[in-house]
Amino acid sequence: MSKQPKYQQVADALRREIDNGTYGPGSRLPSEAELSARFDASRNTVRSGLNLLVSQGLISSSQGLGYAVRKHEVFKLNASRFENLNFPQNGDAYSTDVTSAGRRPHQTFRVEVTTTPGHIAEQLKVEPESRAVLRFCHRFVDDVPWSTQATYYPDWLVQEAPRLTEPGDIAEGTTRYLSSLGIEQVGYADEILTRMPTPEEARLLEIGAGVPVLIWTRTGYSGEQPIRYTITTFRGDLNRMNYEIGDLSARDENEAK
Amino acid sequence: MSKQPKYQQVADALRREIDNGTYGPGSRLPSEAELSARFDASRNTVRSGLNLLVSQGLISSSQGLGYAVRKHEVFKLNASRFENLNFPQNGDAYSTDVTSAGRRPHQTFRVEVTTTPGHIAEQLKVEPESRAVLRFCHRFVDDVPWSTQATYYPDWLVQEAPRLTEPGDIAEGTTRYLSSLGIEQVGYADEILTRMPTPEEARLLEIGAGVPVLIWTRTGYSGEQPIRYTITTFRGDLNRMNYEIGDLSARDENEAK
DNA sequence: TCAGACTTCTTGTACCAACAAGTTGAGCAA
DNA sequence: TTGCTCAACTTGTTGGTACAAGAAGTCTGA
Repeated sequence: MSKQPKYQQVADALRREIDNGTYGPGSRLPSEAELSARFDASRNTVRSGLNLLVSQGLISSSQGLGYAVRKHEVFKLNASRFENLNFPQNGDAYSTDVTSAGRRPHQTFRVEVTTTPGHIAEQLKVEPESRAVLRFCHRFVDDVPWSTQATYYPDWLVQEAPRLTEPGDIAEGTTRYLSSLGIEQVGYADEILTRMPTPEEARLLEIGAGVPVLIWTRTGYSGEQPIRYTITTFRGDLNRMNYEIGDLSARDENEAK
Repeated sequence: MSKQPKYQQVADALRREIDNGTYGPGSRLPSEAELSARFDASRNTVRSGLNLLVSQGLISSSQGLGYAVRKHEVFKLNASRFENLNFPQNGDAYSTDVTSAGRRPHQTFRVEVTTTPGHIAEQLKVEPESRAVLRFCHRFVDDVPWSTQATYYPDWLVQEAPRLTEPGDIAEGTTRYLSSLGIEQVGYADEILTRMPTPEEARLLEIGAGVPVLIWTRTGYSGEQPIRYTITTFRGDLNRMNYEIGDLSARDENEAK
């Protein structure tokens, strides 16, 4: 009959009950002691089962409070509208998106001149360890850490566009600033991947166990030349990325009605 | 000094050694007993530390063999070239991509007529629980499970395009088949998200602990009307998704040289 | 030589105990 | 009422033990 280990049975039973709504999002689970009695298992065995669900992102635990079913409140990001010449990308694309969703944006900003790590140099088609400007952004929504964004600009571009090294935001947006210097971003290549966070990422984004990160990189081109490389790291439990390609005008008109 | 719990110290130390190359990808870690001696900790404590790294996707364990550093062999998917009128999407887009990478593709295929779950009905703009055709695909690369793909077609479309219910591939591709009936896919909206796999997904994709899934959904439109909704679930450790937007012809010509 | 048993390594499961530490609410004192 | 202490809950950490089970090489007997 029960070939499965006991801690698996505990995890499966609890997952079923969460799925069917016995324990709704945000609600508390019975304590380890109660579950221990219910499943006739030791506290350690029950903990193994709970740990499984935690690492699967289904529940979370906090000392003194107990276990709770995780809530999923996702935020939709529009990646294809994010950055084009009509609506230049800058910090404000994020601010307006968040504000229009009725949330409160907050970000910290930092600029530094560094050497380019190998994999980034490759994207920017410059020598490894050569100079680059890094503009780094740590973003919050309603004081919850949301994402980090690091954009690298190659040194040759900084020579032409010195304001990139200015600390603080460039008011009109970097894309528009570069455009005013005759450097047009004509296209970009995006890459999206997912993995579990590094401890550093988990710290910055305050990610609990069992939550992956969504990593979005964008290489912007002006002609054949890469002019920027942006790495954005999102909390996987709070974000979805959207792309719209082709002619969706008929749909959008219909939506508006 | 050591405010951190001992199992954390174990995890941190091992992570450092993996990062700096002491243990390279695929190599075996010392056994629990050896680590127990090295860190002067009980086997349980060492196991806690190792478990942390497993659930973070850094290492994997197998009974009898020990712990090993996880290898990351990623496969790049091009989402923006995947499906357009010049290169209609069908099962072969996957096959050709895999073959051209020198790998061996394999897939199982299934067609069924079902009722539409609520969130899918919403995307297709049809009544919940109404009839729809589901074309389901389970894909492998070199016999390793790679992704699952489920595409839903609304009932009204199936009336016009009866071959959608045919079991087995449609040789010329569904997009081209629909096009031949005057139903052109003029645009699509993509959504990408990540989370930890459900037990069902973990089973189908043979995902170990600490590996998230990358979920890619695409709604295809013909005018204002959604004509298909595709959900593709990838193993997060093996896939990256690429989008190319705008004019990258200058870059591509440069690459070719 | 070869097949099978056996030993020895590994991790997996399950239990017990004890104390640390975070959270909450009851109850007491000013 | 207000503010504080403290008891009673919760999970977190660390130690121990025992046996199950998978993997791999050794040793033995045909």
